[in-house]
Amino acid sequence: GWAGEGPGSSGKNRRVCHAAARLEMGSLWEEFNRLGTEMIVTKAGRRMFPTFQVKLSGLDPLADYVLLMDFVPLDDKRYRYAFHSSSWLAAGRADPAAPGRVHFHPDSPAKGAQWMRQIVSFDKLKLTNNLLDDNGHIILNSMHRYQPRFHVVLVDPRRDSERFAHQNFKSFSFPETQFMAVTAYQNHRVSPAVGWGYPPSLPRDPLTPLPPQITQLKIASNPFAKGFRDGEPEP
Amino acid sequence: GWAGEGPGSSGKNRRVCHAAARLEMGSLWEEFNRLGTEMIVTKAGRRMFPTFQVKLSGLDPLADYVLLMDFVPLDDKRYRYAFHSSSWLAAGRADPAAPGRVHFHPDSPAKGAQWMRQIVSFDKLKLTNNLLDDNGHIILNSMHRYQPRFHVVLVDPRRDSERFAHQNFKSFSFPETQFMAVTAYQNHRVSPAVGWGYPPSLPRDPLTPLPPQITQLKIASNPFAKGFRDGEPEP
DNA sequence: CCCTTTTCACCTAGGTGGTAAGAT
DNA sequence: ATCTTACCACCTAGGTGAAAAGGG
Repeated sequence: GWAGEGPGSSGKNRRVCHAAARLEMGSLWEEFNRLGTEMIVTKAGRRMFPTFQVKLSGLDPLADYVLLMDFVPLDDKRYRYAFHSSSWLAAGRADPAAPGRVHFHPDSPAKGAQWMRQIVSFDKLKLTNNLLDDNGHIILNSMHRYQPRFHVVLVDPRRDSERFAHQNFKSFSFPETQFMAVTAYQNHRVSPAVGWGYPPSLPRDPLTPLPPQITQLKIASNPFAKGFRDGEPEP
Repeated sequence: GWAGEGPGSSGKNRRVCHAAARLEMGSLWEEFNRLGTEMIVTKAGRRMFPTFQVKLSGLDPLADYVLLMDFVPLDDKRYRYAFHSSSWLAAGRADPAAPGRVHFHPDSPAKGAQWMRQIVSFDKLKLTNNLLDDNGHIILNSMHRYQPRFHVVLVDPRRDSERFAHQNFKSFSFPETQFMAVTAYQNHRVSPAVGWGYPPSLPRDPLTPLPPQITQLKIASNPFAKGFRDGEPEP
């Protein structure tokens, strides 16, 4: 949607105050969000899926901008996945915050006209749980919830532009992109095999389709996971 | 080598006049050059191999530079490959010059420190023979000879910097990188099969190894051509 | 137990020269 | 004849989740 403007649009530089960002693939993000989006984090770094992509408007075509993302904890909790109830439970206070990093869009800096010409995609961004990562990836704590944030920063040619830094950027948060960082998918565990799982679950009506779980939705929508698809649906 | 400075290093901006470029993979380029380098051009665009790569020094670490390449005809001739003598022959005047294009290194602009940190590689550059190409590739005439050229351009923050444009760049030409543009390799035709080729060549001593031809050298040195290698030499 | 790491088969995406057909 | 094009098998490079192994 078009929502997501951060607080404090007042007192902004005129070259950023009209900036607007529309989240691409919004319906896919919402589909994931309904199930509770999970994003894999690995030591080497893992892409996000869906990819964070926006269509920009309202920039000064001739001004230079830097585009970047960061990730803010959604709360101060650590979570665990309750197997039997198929739900997330808070499990104490958050771990010490991971080193705060930002990801600059690799095309930065570029003119407003260039950014607005087509969809801006953050597909090079990778998430890691390695606190000592030196590949410049975004470091997150597994089993914690995060809100991706997107920033448009005007490159201010004036001397002493640091003084005006607070006026020169505009931030966007799309609630439907929030997610749980995990090292392995949790939410895919449905109707565990007989033999463990206590108390035993009631026999499930085999005619009631399971709601598509995170893993199934990733497999169905991420081209790189095509190897795990079953039949051959839509042409 | 370190050679290759273009003419007219005088009157240059002090931030470019000390710039130096060392060609990487020089021995490979020379090996190709001894055989007569050929570069494939296609409608869709083809990479160069070897890739044009340089190590830069002498830049102002804090100044911004744009790096780019272009290709200049080495002469005003069109060539054809003389089958029987395994040699190139001039075959009339050059075709009308192709639209002159330049290829900006995709990391441009960047600070001198960034450019000097590691080897600068132009591996995204593609050559095409399509005069109507709209992918931004370099357009060349097949069967014509070219000299790649490399330019370091200082981004001049001054107003009216166009006035100083001639002072703000420095160019490099490495003679060992010149090549013939072709749509299919010509120089790989050695000792044609019996039946045509006139006059008939003398029987070749089977113990005298053939000099490695362009195709064989490409296959041996380009990782993407590994599928055409014969034995499994060096570990 | 719960979570993380490693390895793997299976994909996407795209860069090779060979080959045969097509164009002039 | 000579040059160009389209297609192909075979690579490199790297993004998937599954499964098994590893660690507290």
